[in-house]
Formats: sequence, structure tokens, C-alpha cells
Amino acid sequence: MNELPKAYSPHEVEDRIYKSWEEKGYFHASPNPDKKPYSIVIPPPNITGILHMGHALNNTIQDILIRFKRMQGFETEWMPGTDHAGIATQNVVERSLAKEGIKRQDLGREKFIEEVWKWKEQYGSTIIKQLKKLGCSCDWERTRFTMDEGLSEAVLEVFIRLYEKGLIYKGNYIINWCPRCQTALSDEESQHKDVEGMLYYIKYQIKTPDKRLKTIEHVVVATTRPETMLGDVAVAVNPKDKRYKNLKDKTLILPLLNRELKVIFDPIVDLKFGTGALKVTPAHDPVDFELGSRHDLEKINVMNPDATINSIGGEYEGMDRFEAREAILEDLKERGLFIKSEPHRHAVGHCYRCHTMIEPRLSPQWFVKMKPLAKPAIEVVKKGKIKFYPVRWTKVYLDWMNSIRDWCISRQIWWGHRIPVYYCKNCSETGILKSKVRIQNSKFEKGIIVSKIKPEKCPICGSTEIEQDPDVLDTWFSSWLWPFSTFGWPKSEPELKYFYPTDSLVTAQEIIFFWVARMVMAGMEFMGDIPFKNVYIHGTVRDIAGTKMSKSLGNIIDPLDMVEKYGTDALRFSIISITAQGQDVFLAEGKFELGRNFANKIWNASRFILMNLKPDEVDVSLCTFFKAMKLSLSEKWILSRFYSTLKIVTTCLGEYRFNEAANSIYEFFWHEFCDWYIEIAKSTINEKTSQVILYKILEKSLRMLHPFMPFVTEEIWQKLPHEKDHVGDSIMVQPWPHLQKEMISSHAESEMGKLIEIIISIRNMRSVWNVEPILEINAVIKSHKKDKKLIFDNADIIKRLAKISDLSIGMLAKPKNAAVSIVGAVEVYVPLEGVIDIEKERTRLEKEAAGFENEIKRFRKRLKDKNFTSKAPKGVVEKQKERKAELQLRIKKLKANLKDIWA
RNA sequence: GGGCACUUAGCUCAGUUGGUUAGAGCGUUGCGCUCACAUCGCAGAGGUCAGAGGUUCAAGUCCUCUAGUGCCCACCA
Repeated sequence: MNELPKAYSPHEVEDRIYKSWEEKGYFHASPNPDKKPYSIVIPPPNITGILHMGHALNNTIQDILIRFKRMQGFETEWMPGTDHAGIATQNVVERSLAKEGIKRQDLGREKFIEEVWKWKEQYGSTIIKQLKKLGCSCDWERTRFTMDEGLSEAVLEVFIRLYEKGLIYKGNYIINWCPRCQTALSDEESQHKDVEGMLYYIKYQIKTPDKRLKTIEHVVVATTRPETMLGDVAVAVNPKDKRYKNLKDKTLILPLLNRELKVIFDPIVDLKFGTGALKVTPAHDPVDFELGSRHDLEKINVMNPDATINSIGGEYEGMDRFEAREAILEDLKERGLFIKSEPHRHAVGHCYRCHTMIEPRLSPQWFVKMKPLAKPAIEVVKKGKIKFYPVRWTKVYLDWMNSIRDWCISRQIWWGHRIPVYYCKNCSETGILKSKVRIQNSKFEKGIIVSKIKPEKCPICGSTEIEQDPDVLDTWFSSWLWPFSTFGWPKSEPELKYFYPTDSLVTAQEIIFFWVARMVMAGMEFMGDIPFKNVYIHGTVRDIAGTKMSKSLGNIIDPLDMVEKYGTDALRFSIISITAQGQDVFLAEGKFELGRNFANKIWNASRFILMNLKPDEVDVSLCTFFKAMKLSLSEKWILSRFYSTLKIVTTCLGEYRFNEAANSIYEFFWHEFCDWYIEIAKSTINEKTSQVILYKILEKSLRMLHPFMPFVTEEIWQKLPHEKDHVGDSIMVQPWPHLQKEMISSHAESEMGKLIEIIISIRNMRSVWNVEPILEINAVIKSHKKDKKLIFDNADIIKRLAKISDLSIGMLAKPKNAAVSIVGAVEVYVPLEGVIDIEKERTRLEKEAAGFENEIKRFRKRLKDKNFTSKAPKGVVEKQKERKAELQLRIKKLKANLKDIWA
């Protein structure tokens, strides 16, 4: 007989089991005409990241889904992978080079990229390997990386297709510039944070003051960024603003630089803000840029890439933007042009990688036109082809899609997919090429050649002076292709056909815009179909104070530490059972005890069953057994409870309600199977029926639990006897338990409920009257015919679980000096000679009666109400009547007993 | 400025179309190492479901408002 060790030690078990799964090839999936596909793609973690609780939650959910579907007989593909995280990775490698005193510029582009690849080989797959520690059953053979050959090919293909369609263009616009990373960022990569800033009021003199109107000799403008005044070209006011009517045709003088400024009138200017006069800096502010374009103003860029002032700034050249701000304010004060400053709270963009304040900056960048791509992506969600769980994210998605703006995709860094654009120096200089000329697999326009590979010479002028665009693409420009590029697109691989569209996408809300929305657009554009059917958005993992967990705050609970301390199954079960659908999770370390204790309970219950199991007895089909054998109430009850639970769990998993599923299993296994059934079965453990029920419930429960706690269930399952052709197999490839509806019996459940209540009531009386636990006592149960059979049939159970030596049943009188409990229509007496304190017992019963009295009032009132009896559904009225009758009976009995005690 | 979520036991949170007595884990009180499990068992205490109004025979659940908390989005310089 296989026996389990006394204690479960996860570390001994987990690695061994994981390896065995890998060796058997259970994780790998490929197109299989006999099975339906079910596929998930992992939200690729970034190669510089460390595994945190968010990943643990995210991947636990995915693994539960994939294991569940695998057991349900689907061909399940869970594709793992990582993204190259252009800016983050470049920063990391630059920092490590800096320790050796090397700058990336010292190495040059090629050498530097080599260094990054080296770094990637060494550290880049750490995070994904750690997923194995979480038990994730990913198809490792298909692990993908956004810079892989295949995925890179997809990126180039997509760039070219969009360019040919006119959806990619290069333009000089205001973009989000990170002065530290020295690159452009997309709008999504600029995170708005509230900043306590200042609003400065500055005088701009009028060049030729109108002598008749002495009052107006200058205009006061308000700004939060005085340093940008170096690039001012105008002052704008609202045409409706009466204060500034006289400024028409006037010219102003820019302080410090003495440049002449136009006055322009535009409705975009808010009359109520500041002084109603807006200084216009087209090269450093999006609104000003718009004004500049509308009014044909010069765009003067006053900053270098690192946000220091350039030569246009005259004496301020070389100063950092904040230094320049101070210096300029000082100089303005000296000249009496500074009026005042006031505190001003406003939202300012920050780099999502290094948190440096974004500088809006005019620069030539590549963009994707988003409106045409958004249109089908809006349609499919509106039509419900893609569903969000919870549904509220649908609105968030649609709102963003509807107000989408063009996507800046070029980055001024080295690590990433280099933009497949080449410039012919000759043609661009001469401006020969104005019309679109197509050459093989590429595009040619105004000296621009778009091509997957570098052309040897210019196809128009033959010049060999061809240079590739130095920029690389936004990392998300490769991630948005993930659901199909990972399956081999643009080639039409069988995998792509079979597994696309994927089924579920499980991710956090933070990347809905970055990733989810863009994947839908890419899927529709390049595959002509949705990339996934369901999007499950789970909550953010926070610490107990509600702060998002982050390394810099030091409030991280490392999942690997928790695995070390409590075991993988404990981590998984704990986190899943405390995470309500889509709700944020507040974690404290103690919460993992829940899962650890549960794993321990499963282990010990299994150990007990195995210790007593006779394998020959249990080699039967539960179905035929159920029909052939006469089962006792407790046996019918536990089967019914198991299948009721299975029903709930199956439904919940299909609706992404993981915590409800987990909690149902927990409740069933611990508080029904262990606390009651196993205790009851102990006295009949050698009998066939007990053997079969114990074994079947355990074996099926393990299968039901497996997606949640893969290791402990596998370890135990391996020790259970199985039919011959199952030996050696793994629980992870067993079928999900089949729902036997005929075994669900509400009658058995309610009858057993009565029995449990009776036992609890006796235990309660024992506890209240301090009866020694070991001491066996007598009890009398007064009962009508209806319940008499139930109690009589199960007298042994009552006697054993309530420690009763002699149990009398029937229409019996209350013994002298007995404690009383009313359970439904049944009275339970425990004679306690010399122990009972009459007064105390009286108080106890009176209190109980008062509670019933209160409750009964509500029913009386409700049942009197004709509206209720006529309008409420039948079942409800009847149930309430029953309840009322029951309560009345109880009170009657309590009163009778009170009298007795009193007398 | 716009949007979303949250407020239920001492703490952390569940509560699916409104319908019997509002649940769990932790903590707490009393008793117990009964040969599966002290990472345990048994019994208990503890809640005017944030506040106010409304719809309904019936509201923790639906609607409106108020207060507090958190998050996301946003070109008032």
C-alpha cells in the first residue's frame, strides 16, 4: 500500500513533479483535428522585470484556466514569452556599463547592441523561468521573444503594410520627450501626475504703446514654464475678450531676448485662466503648436535633447531647464517685468520608465494613423465579439478608442526593431522624387525607401549613399502583434490557423491601452479577425495599506519567498481565493497561511484515507455503485454536496469567478467532507460503501482541485490506486469530473442538515454546562414521526459525534434537570443531574425565545399583507409560512420548557 | 474637468438575475494534544450592511442625493 509521509513538504515534491510533467511533454500542444483548441497567450513580461505578486496572480489565473480546459479535453496552448522593453533594457545595460566607466556612445551602436544581447542571454529569461516555480503549464517549446527572427519579420511586414496603406507617416509634431532617456514617448508612456507648481505672471511690453490709451502699455501673461518664453513667437487672446480689444495690430516685445511678438486672436484661449493672455511657444507646447499652425507662426526650439537651453537662448545657453527658469525669473524681477507668482496644482507628464518630467518638444517622428484602425476594433467590442470581464472595462476601452490619437512609434534609442526606412542622400537633397515609386517589397517616396533589407543603391538615382533611419520602434509596436506573430505570421503556419483567435486574455488594467486595445486593432487589420474572445481584467496587487507594490517603495512581498515559505500551492490557492473578480487585492504575508493550512488539510485527510484504504474494494464505477447499493443518508449527502460543488466550480471557472470557485471547494472539502463525512465514516471505515465513497470523493476532489493546487493534488493522486490503464499517468491529463446530476439531492442535504443541527445542539449544551469532553452522557430526543426515522436511523452517528452513551428517541417527556435545545420540530434534552443552574438555563432559554419572537413578528406582519401573499411567487410565500410555523413551534416548546424549569 | 470603483463583524474581505435566520479567513473567549491533521478539533461572542430619501408585497442587493476613500483619463497655459 502506498502511504504518504506524515507531513507534506512542498519543496521536495514540486520540482520533481514539475520535471516529470515536462518530460512527459504534457505542456506542449499542436494542431489536433480531434480536439477543440483552447489557447492563451501570456502577457509578455519585460525582460528587465522581476517576478512580483502581480505576475503571480496573473499567471496563477492563466494556469488555472489552462489546466481546467486541458482536463475538459481541449487542446490547450499557453504560449509564454517576453518583450524586449526597449527603453527599460537599454537603461539597465547602460547602468551596468556605467559601473565600468563605459558610455554607450563609446561602444558605438553595434557593439552596444551586442552587449544588450549578452545581457539578455544572461538575465532576460529569469522572469519567465520563475513561472515554472509557480507551476505554470506553459508550452515552453514555443517560448517567444519580441526580438526573435520571426517576430521581427512580422514587425517589418506590418510597418511596410501600414506605410503602403498611408497609415504610417513621418511628421514634425510636439511629442512627449524624456530628457533623461532622450527619446520620444507615446501618449500612453507619459503618465500624468499632479505637481505642486507655480503660475508666474510676466509683463510683455507693447512695442508702440497707444498714447491715447495710457493704461495699456504692456500685457501680462501667465505661465508655469517661464523658461519656454525663449521660444515665444506670439501672445494669444480670445477674440471675445474685451480687455484686449486694443491689442489688434499691435506688436509686443519679448522680454530678455527682445524678439518681436505678434498678437493673435483665437477662441482656444480661456478667458478665465490667468490673465486671459497666453504666451505662444509653438515648439514646446501642444496647444501653442496648434496655434502656431493655425496662425502660421515660426516654431522656435530652444532646447537640446537633454533639456538644456540651446544657442537660441543666448546667455541662458547650456543651463538646465529648471536652472534657466530660476535665472530667467531673477532677470525678469531685476527689470521689473515680474509681477507675481502663485501656487498652482496641475498634472504634468512623467516618463513611465524613469519618472523624469516630460518636456513637450517639437521633433520629427514616425506616427501611425489610428482612427482607421480603431474603427473595426470598436465594432467588434460593441457587437460583443470580444467580451470584457468585468464588463465595466468595455466602456473604458470604447472611450479610449473613440478619442484615439495618432501613435508616435519612433524612439531615439538603439535597442529595438530599427525602423525599416532608408534615405537616399542624393534624392532627398535634390528633391527629385516627389511621386510614389514602388520597388520590390518596398516603398519609395521623396528620397525615402521603405524596405525590409537595406537596398544596395538608390533605385532612382543609383546612388549608394543610403542611410537607415537611426530610430527604433516602440516596444509595443511588436507586442501588439503578439497573438499572431507568435504563431508564425506572416507565414500561414498550421498553428496560426488552429489556435487563432485565442480564447482568453488575462491581464491587468494598467495595460488596457498600451496593449489590449492595440492588439485588437492589429488583429483586425492584419488577421481580419479578433485576437481573443474574452478579456479578463484582474485587479492590482497592493500592500495592506493600499499602495501599489513596487520595488522602490520596499513594500514588496516576493512570491518566490512565499513559495519558499509556504509552498507553491499555498501561494496559488491563497491569492486566488482572496481575489474577487476584477477587484484589487490587498496583501499581507499572513494571508498565505490560508492556503498552506488548506494544503495541509488535504494532505492529512488523504493520508488518513490511504491508511485505511483497501484498493480492491474501490475498483468500481461510482455510477453503477450508486444504483446498486443502498446508501446511508450521510453517503447520499456527501455525494450530493460534492456534485453541487462541482457544478458551482465548473460554472464559476467558465465565468472567471475564481475566488468563488476556490471558496466553494474549500468549504466543501474542509467543512463538509473532513469535518463531517470522514468523522462519520470512521466507524464504518472497513465497510465497502465507506471505502468507495471515501475513495471516490477524494479522487474526484483532487481532480477538481488540481487546477488550483497542482502539486499537492498530483503527489497524492499518484499514491492512489487507479485502473490499470491510468497507472503512471498524471492527474493533469485526467478528465475533469463528470457532473452526475442524479446524485444531487436537496432532500438528502436538508435531512443531513437537521442531523448536523441536532449534533451541534448537544455539543453546545455540553459546552455551556462544562461537561468534560471525554465524559459520555445520556440524551433524550423528543420527536414526531416525521423526524423520528431520521434520528433513529442515524442514532449511532449522533451518539458518537456528540459523545452520548444512551439515546432515547420518541414522544418522550423531558427528564428532570435536563438542559434543553429546540431544533426545528425536535426537542433535545440532556439530563445533567446536579450540574444545571436553573436560573442560568432559564435566562439562556428566554434569550433564545426573545430572538425567535422578534423574527416571528416580521413573518406575521408579512403574511398578513395581502400584497405579499398575492404578489410574491408561490415558493416564497410557502417557505415563509413554513418558517413561521417552525418558529411558532419552537417558541411554544421553549415556553413549555421554561415553565418546567420555573416549576 | 470627465469617468470608474469602494464604504458589510475588532482587522482583511465575500455576498451572480431583489426573496427564509447577512457569510468566510484572521483575531478574540472557553474547552480539548480523542491513534489523519495543534498548519488541528469542539463550542461561543461579535454586524442599525457609510448616511438620507425613493421604487417594491419584499432592498446589503435597484434608483437619486450626501459624505469619505482609492484608481484611471484629460492640451486650462
